[in-house]
Amino acid sequence: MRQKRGGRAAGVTMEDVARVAGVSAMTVSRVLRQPTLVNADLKARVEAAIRETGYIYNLVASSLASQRSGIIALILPTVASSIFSDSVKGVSDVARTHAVQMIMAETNYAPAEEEKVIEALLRRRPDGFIIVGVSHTRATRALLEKSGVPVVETWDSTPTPIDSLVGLSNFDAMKAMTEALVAQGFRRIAFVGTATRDRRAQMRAKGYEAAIAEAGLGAPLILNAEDLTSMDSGRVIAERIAAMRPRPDALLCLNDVLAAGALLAFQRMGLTVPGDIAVAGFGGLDFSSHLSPSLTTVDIPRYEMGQKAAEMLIGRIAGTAARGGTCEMGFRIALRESTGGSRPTEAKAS
Amino acid sequence: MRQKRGGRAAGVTMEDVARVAGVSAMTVSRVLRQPTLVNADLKARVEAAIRETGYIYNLVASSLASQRSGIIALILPTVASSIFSDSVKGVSDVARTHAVQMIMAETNYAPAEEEKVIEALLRRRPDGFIIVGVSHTRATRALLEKSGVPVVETWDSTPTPIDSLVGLSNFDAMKAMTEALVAQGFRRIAFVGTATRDRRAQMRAKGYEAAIAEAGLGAPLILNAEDLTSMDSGRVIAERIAAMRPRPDALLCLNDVLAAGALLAFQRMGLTVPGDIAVAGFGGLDFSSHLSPSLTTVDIPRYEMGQKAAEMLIGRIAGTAARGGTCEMGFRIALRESTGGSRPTEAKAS
DNA sequence: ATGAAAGCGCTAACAT
DNA sequence: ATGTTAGCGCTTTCAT
Repeated sequence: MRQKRGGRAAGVTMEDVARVAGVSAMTVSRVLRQPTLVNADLKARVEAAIRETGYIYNLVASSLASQRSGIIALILPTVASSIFSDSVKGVSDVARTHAVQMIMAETNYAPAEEEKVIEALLRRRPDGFIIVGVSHTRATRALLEKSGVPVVETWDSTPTPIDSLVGLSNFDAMKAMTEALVAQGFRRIAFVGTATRDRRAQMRAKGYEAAIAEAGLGAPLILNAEDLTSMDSGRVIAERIAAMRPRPDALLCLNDVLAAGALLAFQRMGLTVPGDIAVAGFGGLDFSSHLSPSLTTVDIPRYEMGQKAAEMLIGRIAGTAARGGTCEMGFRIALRESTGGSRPTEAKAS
Repeated sequence: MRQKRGGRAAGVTMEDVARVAGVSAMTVSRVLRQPTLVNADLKARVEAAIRETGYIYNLVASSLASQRSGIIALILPTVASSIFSDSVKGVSDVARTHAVQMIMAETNYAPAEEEKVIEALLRRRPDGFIIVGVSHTRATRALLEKSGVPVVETWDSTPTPIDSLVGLSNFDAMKAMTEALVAQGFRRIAFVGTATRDRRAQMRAKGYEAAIAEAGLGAPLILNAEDLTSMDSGRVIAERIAAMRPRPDALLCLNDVLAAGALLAFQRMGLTVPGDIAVAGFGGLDFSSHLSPSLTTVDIPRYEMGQKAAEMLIGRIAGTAARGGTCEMGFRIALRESTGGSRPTEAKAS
């Protein structure tokens, strides 16, 4: 503790530790960062001095001097949803084993907001970005490219990622789900989408439309949910569906949250699932299998996508992975009770 | 862009912007931080130079020079659970309006891990901490006190917070819930707790025990869940409960996730809720009201706790709030269908 | 209202 | 194996 020009009391610095241990600051730094390079008893003396002084390493100074922050930035549509929490955990677990910290920001599914938060995070000089989605404003893309920071995009697919990609084909997955429903015998399959321009949502809607067209089932029937992440939105849709004549025989939802909201709402109205109407979701969230009837869904490897993205990013940061790396994740159609169970149909992976 | 000693290309700096604008770096800094202090046309020139060069402010350097990181640290038991996500959002929303960023870490409900993550985060020199829980190791408390960083603890209550507190009485809340069940006429009320030493969980268990004792209902009946945050854990408990003879007439759970898991499992086994057994939870999570039957729960102001904690912390950081500030949040017993609804009930029998 | 000098606490590069 | 020097890119303080 010393007095500064400004009169503020400062904390213990590396210099203080060095003085106590009778070495130079560089030796303290080495003990902390490359302990094998220093003599055992010097090391012990430094470690004792650290304990004695209560020194806490300053990563702000370290980041400035080394030009590496040890932070990776995670950009999500929303942080308050179970949809992404497993991916976050996947990233977080990998980050921890590499001693890097994670900083998150949410875009509320809006590219313009994404641009803002990425710009804000860039000020912290993160060593890399993991971004959910591949659809960005021109400015966002330019910003990231100019910054030279490694980027891994995920939860969607594209032939032209900014840098690297952990991909998921929302189109293929929702098309496969729709085809599975057709194979189960459903003929009037309605889809719950969104009016927002969220690319993952749009690709899923297109996958549904493609399957409907290929099956020759007539015009697709799409309803838009207000809020993609609330069960209440699912309930609202269910009420609209229930009032339709003729009523659809199956309701396919953009995600499991909406599907669960719809399923429970149907039951509350006295409709049986799947007897009166079948329900299917997307995401494979934990609670889906606990519902009664259990929810048919597209199971996607959320945790693994987070892990994989973090591993790729850390490889890019370390320079061991090349730019342009791509890895496509599969999905699995989990047919459960809400669509009449899992008579042996194909379980597709890609 | 310039060449450094090491030969690495560096980004645009404030100095570069200053040169382009024909001013000193200090003026650029002022334009960015206290724009009213600088002459309008100088300001315009600087802003043009910023745009022209694509300058991105460096918060790492700023943090080091100003001794303020603009980061607040959030310590949670777990990040991958809906239980805390609304509180996170509350903190995040307030943080954003004050242009501070948030960095999170999880403790997995373990004080020893909490100590580790707090030490790790302290290295980033956050301007303040928000910590879920009031139970910490001696070392954690000493560390935080020595660091002098403002701390707001939340989601639990104590007369001796480290610094400031946004309190919630888990004891009172669970006692009130138990009393409500007794008032509804339930007599064999089982409780799902945990074997871990998580203080909030323990206080809830104690609240239950106190109410059971006061009602003269005999010995409390406590089962421990493996995992506090999975519905599957609730299912396992439900199976054990269903096999008991005589069977409890109500099951009160530590949180809504366990309660939902149990409720759905009972239904799957063919038991009716609340006819065969009533179920109640804790937390007031969004999906509770959507279940069928809707789940009786203790509704707590999760988002508001996050908001309030962030506001207090920012006040402490700015120096406008004094140390030792405390604010106690309330709770609300939400009687719903899973315990027979909210008909006005008679006073409890003894 | 603007600028110059002197750090903030660390690490890269070089020297021994 | 350890130390010295010169920054990293800002902000604080003081001077003008």
